[in-house]
Amino acid sequence: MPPHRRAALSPRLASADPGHGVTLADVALAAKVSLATASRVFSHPQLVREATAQRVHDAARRLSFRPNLLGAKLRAQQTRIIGVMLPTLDNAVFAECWRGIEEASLAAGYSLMLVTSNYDPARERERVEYLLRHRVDGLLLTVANAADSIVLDQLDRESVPYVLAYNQITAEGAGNHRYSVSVDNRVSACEGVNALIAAGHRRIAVVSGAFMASDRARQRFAGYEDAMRAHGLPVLDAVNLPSHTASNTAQIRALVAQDDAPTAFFCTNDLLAIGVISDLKRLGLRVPQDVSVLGYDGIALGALVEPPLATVAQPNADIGTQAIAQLLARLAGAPSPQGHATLLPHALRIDGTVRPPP
Amino acid sequence: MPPHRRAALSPRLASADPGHGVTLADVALAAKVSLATASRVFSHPQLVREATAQRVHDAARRLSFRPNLLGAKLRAQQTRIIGVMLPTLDNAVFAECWRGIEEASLAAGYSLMLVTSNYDPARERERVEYLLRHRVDGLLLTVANAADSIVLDQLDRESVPYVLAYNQITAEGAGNHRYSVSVDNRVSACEGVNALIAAGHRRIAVVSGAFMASDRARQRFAGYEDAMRAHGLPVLDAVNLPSHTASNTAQIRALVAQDDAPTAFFCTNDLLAIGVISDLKRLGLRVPQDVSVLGYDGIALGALVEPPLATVAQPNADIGTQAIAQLLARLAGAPSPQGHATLLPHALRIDGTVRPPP
DNA sequence: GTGAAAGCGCTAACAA
DNA sequence: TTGTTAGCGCTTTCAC
Repeated sequence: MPPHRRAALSPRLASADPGHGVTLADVALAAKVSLATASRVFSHPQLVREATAQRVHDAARRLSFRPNLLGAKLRAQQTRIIGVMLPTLDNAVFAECWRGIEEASLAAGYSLMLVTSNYDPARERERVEYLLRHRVDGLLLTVANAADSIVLDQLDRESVPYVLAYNQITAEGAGNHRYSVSVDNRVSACEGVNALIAAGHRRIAVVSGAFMASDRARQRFAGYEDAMRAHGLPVLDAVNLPSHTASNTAQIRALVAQDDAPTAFFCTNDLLAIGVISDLKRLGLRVPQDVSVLGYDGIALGALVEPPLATVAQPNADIGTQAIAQLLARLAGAPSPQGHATLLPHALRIDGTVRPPP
Repeated sequence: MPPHRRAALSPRLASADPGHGVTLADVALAAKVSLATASRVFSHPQLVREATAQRVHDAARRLSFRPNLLGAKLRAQQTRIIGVMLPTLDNAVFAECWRGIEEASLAAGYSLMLVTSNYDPARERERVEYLLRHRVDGLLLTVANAADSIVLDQLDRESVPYVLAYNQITAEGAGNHRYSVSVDNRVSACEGVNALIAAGHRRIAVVSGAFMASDRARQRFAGYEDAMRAHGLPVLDAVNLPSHTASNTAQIRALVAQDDAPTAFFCTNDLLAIGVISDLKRLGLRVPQDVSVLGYDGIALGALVEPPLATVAQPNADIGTQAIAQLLARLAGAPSPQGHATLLPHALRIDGTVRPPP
């Protein structure tokens, strides 16, 4: 009975609301083929004779048929939707990453559902549950702390395929069955600080977002420690700013007011670095003449400001692209059980804001 | 027959893959109620006795039941998904707007599907078709040119509910049946330029992205013209930069090299303004001592740099929130036929980068 | 190469 | 208050 009921409605729909409400059954009827054949024309064209296919296509066009993906998804038991959870889009790092994610996904015929967690583990749980209810086929996510994440544990328990972006799986400890795409945070940070040291800096301070909110920040601090220790230089406590974007002149002032004020600042992300540079300027210090600043991330904006921001650059769009590629590979085929941390190359840009100490 | 088949599988699933593959039928069976009752517990709890509901909830928890939204959506003929199309996330304006969008949508129980068009009308068409196939209930979008948009015409023809963000519907011309949420681009730009004039500037140049790619840019330029004309000042040709982020020192140099070089620059977006400031610095000019720069957008970053960027600020997150609110209202109820342009208040921040001419 | 029919997971009449 | 039943639009065996 289905085909006829709808067919009766078609005339109205075709004029007032083309494409909306027109089902494959309508198309089949108009093309004088069965529903099955009509379906095959779109999903398995090689199974149907050329002339028949043409008739169906014509009918589809005439009726402005638009396939309802919901029906297909429900039937197929796979949605071809990837859930993406990022901390925030306010940091350009993730916005840049999105470009790669969208590009790679749509090219592969996958759709995206985006949510942001704002670095909050509770919200992470909630948002992921939400994506799961939509039956996303897999997830691409950046969590606050990969090594201690309720949400990742849950995903593992449920064997939901996912790939981490930016979070870096480390060999030791739990979770090394996981997949991640990132740079080597510790090594790259160490190289960045080494560059500062090579420029002659001895007292180097670290400014970071809340360590609790980001394992990357902790790994980068570890890289700083490595570099300082290797050169027998004093490891200073990190200045942890609550927000990655707040201007915290007071804390910076306290630092530079010391007898033995740092001559260089390593900031664990570029946004922070830009804020710190402004703070320093407000305190009457010139960057890089009086004090050097090194960021981390390589956001496009850094190259836009003057002097250009020295930074440890990550390939942000690539991280997105690669993470999607990995996820698709897992979705498609052999879900190799032992996980893998993909490390993408970083690049040092020791540009305008770093210079030898005065 | 359905219920029994699945029930046989449950034990395996419950241990290996909780929640995955468990259907409402399984829950109903475990709770010894009918499928309908189980469904009602979640959709219309008031229709079911407390004790029964409890049994169902217990069973659901025991089996780690996770509702499959696909089934519900297909049946309900509405997805509770809103499609969002933004030009790019690389401009913080849209990233900030996303915050408002996500907040408002999730609070109302709607999900989001995001795509970006990169200011390209062809890609706009493609991406929207894509969203439509997902049967999004409505759309929130920013198009390149609202007044001349194939994609908007199509949406109108198909009576798909949508609300524009940032694009500003103007009274005259076609398309005034549409809904938009934005600031008043022309008026606010005029006020911004007025502030420049009030500060003593007479020769004011405009730097903009490609006019073709953004009706906002054109409207803001019109606001500039209004202000200049009203004061009997010369309207200069706009410098149209191909990219909103490229540094175009050459073009800026040509401008400032003139005898009668402008003393102030009005940039139609903040990102551009930051680039222009850097260009000027590279040319040996100090901002704001030698030349003033006024941006447009009010992105958070502008307040972070030193000196803070003078700008015409839009309430970006609010634009997202309000646009979603409007869309939800249309989705819910009376789709008033005559459209409406909601204008949100802008704010002038004549901060650090604007000062009287030297 | 094509058709008939079952059913993906869920909701909403309609009955009881 | 609860159960029975008929689909939502699509894909896919299984026949022919």
